[in-house]
Amino acid sequence: MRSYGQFCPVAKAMELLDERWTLLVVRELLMGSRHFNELRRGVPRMSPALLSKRLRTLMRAGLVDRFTDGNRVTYVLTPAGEELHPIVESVGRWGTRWITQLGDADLDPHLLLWDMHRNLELAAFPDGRTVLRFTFPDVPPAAATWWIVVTRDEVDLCDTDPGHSVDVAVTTGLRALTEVWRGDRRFDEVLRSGELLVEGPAPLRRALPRWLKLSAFAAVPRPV
Amino acid sequence: MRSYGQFCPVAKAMELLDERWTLLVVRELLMGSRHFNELRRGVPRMSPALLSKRLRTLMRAGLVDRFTDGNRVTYVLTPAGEELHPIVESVGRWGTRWITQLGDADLDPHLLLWDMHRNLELAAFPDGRTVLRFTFPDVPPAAATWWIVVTRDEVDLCDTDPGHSVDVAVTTGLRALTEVWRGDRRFDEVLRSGELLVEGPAPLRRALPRWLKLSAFAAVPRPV
DNA sequence: CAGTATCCATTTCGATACTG
DNA sequence: CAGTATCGAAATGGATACTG
Repeated sequence: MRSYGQFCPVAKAMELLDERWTLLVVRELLMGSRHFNELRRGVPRMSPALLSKRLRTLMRAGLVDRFTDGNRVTYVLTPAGEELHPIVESVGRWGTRWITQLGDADLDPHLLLWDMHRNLELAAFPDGRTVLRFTFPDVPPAAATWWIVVTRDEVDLCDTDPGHSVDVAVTTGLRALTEVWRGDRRFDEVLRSGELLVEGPAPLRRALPRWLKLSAFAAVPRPV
Repeated sequence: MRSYGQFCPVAKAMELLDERWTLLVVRELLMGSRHFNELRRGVPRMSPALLSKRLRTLMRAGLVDRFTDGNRVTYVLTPAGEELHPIVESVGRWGTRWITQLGDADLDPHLLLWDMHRNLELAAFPDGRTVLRFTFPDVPPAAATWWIVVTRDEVDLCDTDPGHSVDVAVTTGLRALTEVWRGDRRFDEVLRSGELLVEGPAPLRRALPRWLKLSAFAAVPRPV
């Protein structure tokens, strides 16, 4: 946290916030992650040592509190941390509008499914258990197939077959589904183009787009 | 500009924006600076090589355009760059509320006067020329005295005696005036406490607080 | 689960001087 | 005015393995 040597509040704030990964950790905390390994899933490319370091920096700066209950550790944003919401929001809106080029390295099936599985329209699911399977033919086999198991009171994301029968199977390019999630393309467009294939009983197939909510930034209007 | 390997728009935006100095350069551009050495005055601790590099990064990213007219070079924000305004705004508001500790290294008379001289309430000045002198007894002599010369159509900041007779002389601790500028303390408070001394004819002395506008963030409400 | 420890390649950037 | 050139010190952080 090198200083800029400026009294300007923008400079003082950025001394803290422009450190690599910091705002992404804050984003995860704002999204509701509260435990170390939960945060790690939101920033999978960050080493645990670095995450630990950033959390301590955030604590020193008074943005995060740390509570222990037995050996369970919980991180919570303070009011100062919660007030970063408008910043994360405006950064995300800006990024949505102006940084539209995604490299192949930006695509990540785990992260995509992690995001999607915690943004399902639960009320739209039928009673009982619903199993969705996602297959990405263009991804190395180890990360190519994912299951989301939805029951009344929980949603599980699995990278190994949970053993239940699959209700709806989605086969799609990783980029296509990522772009749908981001709101760059419409679900029915990639469906019609054949880039995304849905299998299963017709009523469930038709329900799928109502189950899947999009990123919080998907609705941001794009530049004309 | 290392990638985060995430498709999240916050991550994609921060790949660009979390590079050291970048948002301060943008802040200067948003404030209206358009030329290289003008920008340098707003980020005095940044080396010219690094400023040049950041400007090129911003150009590549499509946030800044560069025009040459003869050998006069002008940098202008594109629409994408202009739309960083809400980000700079929210970062500044947050910094104003939550990063209130200023180290001595954050104080800078040149930067303070540079900011103040371009935020004067020009309409409140008398006709003709008005000369303000600021003296900081706690600053090394080379940077301890500054003059602001206000005429109908321009405002000059000088670090050497411009030779005109001084209308209002201000003597103050650097920290006190900085905190007034930031809105952390009130002008009349530091005046009454004797931390700031004003000399000159009574009408001009009384007019001084109306001439000096405060930082754009001074009015941000502080946490209760 | 919640982190530490270690290690080094790579990057970054600050300082200073210089140029067309 | 608008930058380049150079250089070395510092730090950053990625990878990997390990621990209570």
